[in-house]
Amino acid sequence: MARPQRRTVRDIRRGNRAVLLRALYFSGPTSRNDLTARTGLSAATVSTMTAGLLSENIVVEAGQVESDGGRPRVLLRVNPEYGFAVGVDVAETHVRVGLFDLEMTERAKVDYMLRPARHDPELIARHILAGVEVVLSDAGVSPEQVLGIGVGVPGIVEPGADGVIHAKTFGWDGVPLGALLRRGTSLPLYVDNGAKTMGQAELWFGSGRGASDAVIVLLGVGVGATIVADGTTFRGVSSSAGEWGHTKIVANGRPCRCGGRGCLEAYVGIEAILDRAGVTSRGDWEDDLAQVLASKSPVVEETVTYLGVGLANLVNLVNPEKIVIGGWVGIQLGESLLPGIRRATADNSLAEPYAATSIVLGRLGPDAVALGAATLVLEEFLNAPQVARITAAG
Amino acid sequence: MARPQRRTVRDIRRGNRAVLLRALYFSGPTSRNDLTARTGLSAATVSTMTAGLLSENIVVEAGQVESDGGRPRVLLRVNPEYGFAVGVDVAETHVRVGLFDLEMTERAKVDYMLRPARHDPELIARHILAGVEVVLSDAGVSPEQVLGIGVGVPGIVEPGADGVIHAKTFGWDGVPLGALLRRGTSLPLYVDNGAKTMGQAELWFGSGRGASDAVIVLLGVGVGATIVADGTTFRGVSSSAGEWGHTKIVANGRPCRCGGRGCLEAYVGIEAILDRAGVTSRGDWEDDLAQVLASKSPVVEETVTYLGVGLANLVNLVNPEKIVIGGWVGIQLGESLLPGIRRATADNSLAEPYAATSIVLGRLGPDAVALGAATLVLEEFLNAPQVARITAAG
DNA sequence: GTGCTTGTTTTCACCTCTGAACTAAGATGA
DNA sequence: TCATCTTAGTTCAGAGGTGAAAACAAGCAC
Repeated sequence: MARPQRRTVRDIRRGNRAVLLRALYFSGPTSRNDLTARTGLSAATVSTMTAGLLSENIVVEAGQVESDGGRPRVLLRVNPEYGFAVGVDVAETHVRVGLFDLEMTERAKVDYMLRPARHDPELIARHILAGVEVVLSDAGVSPEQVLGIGVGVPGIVEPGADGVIHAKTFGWDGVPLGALLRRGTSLPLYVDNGAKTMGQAELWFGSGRGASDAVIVLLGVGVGATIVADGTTFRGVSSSAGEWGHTKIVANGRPCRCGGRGCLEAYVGIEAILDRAGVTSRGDWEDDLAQVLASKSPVVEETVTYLGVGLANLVNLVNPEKIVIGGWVGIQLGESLLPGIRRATADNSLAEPYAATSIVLGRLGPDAVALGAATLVLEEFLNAPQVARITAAG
Repeated sequence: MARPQRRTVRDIRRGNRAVLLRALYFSGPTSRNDLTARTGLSAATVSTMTAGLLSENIVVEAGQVESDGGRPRVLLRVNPEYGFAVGVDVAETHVRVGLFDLEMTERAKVDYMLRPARHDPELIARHILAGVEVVLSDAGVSPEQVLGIGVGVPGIVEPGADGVIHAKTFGWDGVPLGALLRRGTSLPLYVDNGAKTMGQAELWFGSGRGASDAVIVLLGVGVGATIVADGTTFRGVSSSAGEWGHTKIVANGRPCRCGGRGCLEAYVGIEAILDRAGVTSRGDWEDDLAQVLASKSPVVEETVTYLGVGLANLVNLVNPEKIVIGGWVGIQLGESLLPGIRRATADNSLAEPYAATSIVLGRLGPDAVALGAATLVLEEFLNAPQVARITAAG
């Protein structure tokens, strides 16, 4: 209700600059002329604004295109080397640090394995800080060129500067990872839930591209979702929105590791699938899952049904344009079972919203979490490039 | 992703005017001085802007307040008689038309009973149009003073000017109610789902007041929800978001009138409750429900549990600040069972999001749907008062 | 009446956008 | 070769908006 804040004449410029930069970023190399059409701004404004961006080296020229008998268009694009973003994926078994340029091309990366159940926050913070140094020196990038560090973690991240995390399965309850990292770097930090960073990645660069109302679900050890409403990730009041894995699909059903019963995760999480199929894992879950899928076990069919119910609830409640299934379990299931998943979803949702939704597989693979984390930095950059620069320098 | 549109210097004015008007509307009578603090605008801007609003008679003076030894403050408020809004509630058993002033005080109303299963769209359109004439003449208001007509209907309303409705339980599939009404009036029309208009009413004037992330659930014959994200009602891509009643809480459970199985509505909708309690209704559902509640039937306890599961799924997925329970069934259940409902919700949701949510009863009663429908008009007015005026005159 | 306090209006400098005129750069054809 | 046409991009004057500060208004205290 509150929301619309006052605007001063300066905000216009900032806003329009962001609009222009976004258009430039997502429309690849394009001409000023084209930008006037895309943004709705006048040619005059585009001209002065691009002149500014060019002089700041945020935007560079990228060749020409002849036009029908007239002056050729000069193509412009965002300078991919204007700055870099670090993306970090903190997962159950590893910490991965990647360095990306502004086009989100990975320039360097490094992995640190974690012993299971060895999730000391200090250790992880040290890994991250060390990782940042490693990727920077590997890629020959200096810290001043880095616009920020994005970190994707499991669990719920409190809003606020300290990046306080609650992750039951990780043994973390109130760990201020942001504050820990702050002690070792002065770069801007962005900490967010890993399912959300993955969602962001698929939304911007993967299968969700262009959708403004979408849900990106992550099926892995845990089960989560990113709900995108009107182009922005929906976070809720304490930033935990999208905890799809622990929504109930069978009142009073199977017990779940969260302590509840009948959670979706207790049916379609990897542990639940293997458990229901009677497989005692020898450590390689991917292999185990492949085996279950290859068998004609009725568990497969059931899993599809349960997943369909979970997706159908999203269809009814969120009415998205697109549902993207990601996470390694999701991809592995989807590769062979997508038609069945679609059918099960249709069977359990209302006709109108189902008809408006397309269900597709994610296409960014396992690095999506780190990429999405870096995208948090990119997002900030596109919104206010100059400000990001200043903060990074400070 | 697209979202931020270009801004011109004119948008600033419109936007700031809306900010000012909203502040004035929701802060009751207040002074210019106070408005500068509330809106963040400069005193100069507030002064010129209020001068304009005063001269247009949108805002009027409302007395003075002395200040500590200085010049007294002149209080301002929105002129409640600047214009009026019509709100219509189209329900299973009746069509209700109400006339509201800008303070949302009901000035006149009229009811038309509907024979069950007599839902001819033409008839309903005639009722609405006749109702508008009746309330206007009853209140002595001329059509030029009316800013618009809001209509709340069951089912899914397609986005678009024709107000096309799909309401299975109503026997409507693709009824262009907006277009039917357009033939009989030139006033601006706003058609929306009734659960959403009720939600809007509770959000603006009822128990949800002030919340920016909230869910307002409606329990009645049907079961629905309004999801409010960041102050605005979330609609999804085809405007059907919030179909909570047909989300599944028991995979493969009780059959539902929607054709599916295990829907929430098949457990906590009034028909389901009575059916599960073995009551064969003699027509007065409210009485029947009271009887079930008075009995010590285990159905009551079960209903609370199922409702708790449904609410918990919202808590996990949406992470709202507040959940408002409305609709006559919701109120009747909540009056005696709210603590149990809270407990059942807590049992089925994650601790962090549950802790951030308060669950309360709606307080606007059965007229909330019509009030909310009128609020659609108010919302438009607050966003762009002058434009609404012009349209209304056209 | 004079000073003090607080609320409201006016003045003025500064910003941003746009439309229109203007410049740039190539194609075309006599 | 050069005038003409076409399309791209730049410059400039003007409209409209904001905020800071000064001016004005209206009470109170002495």
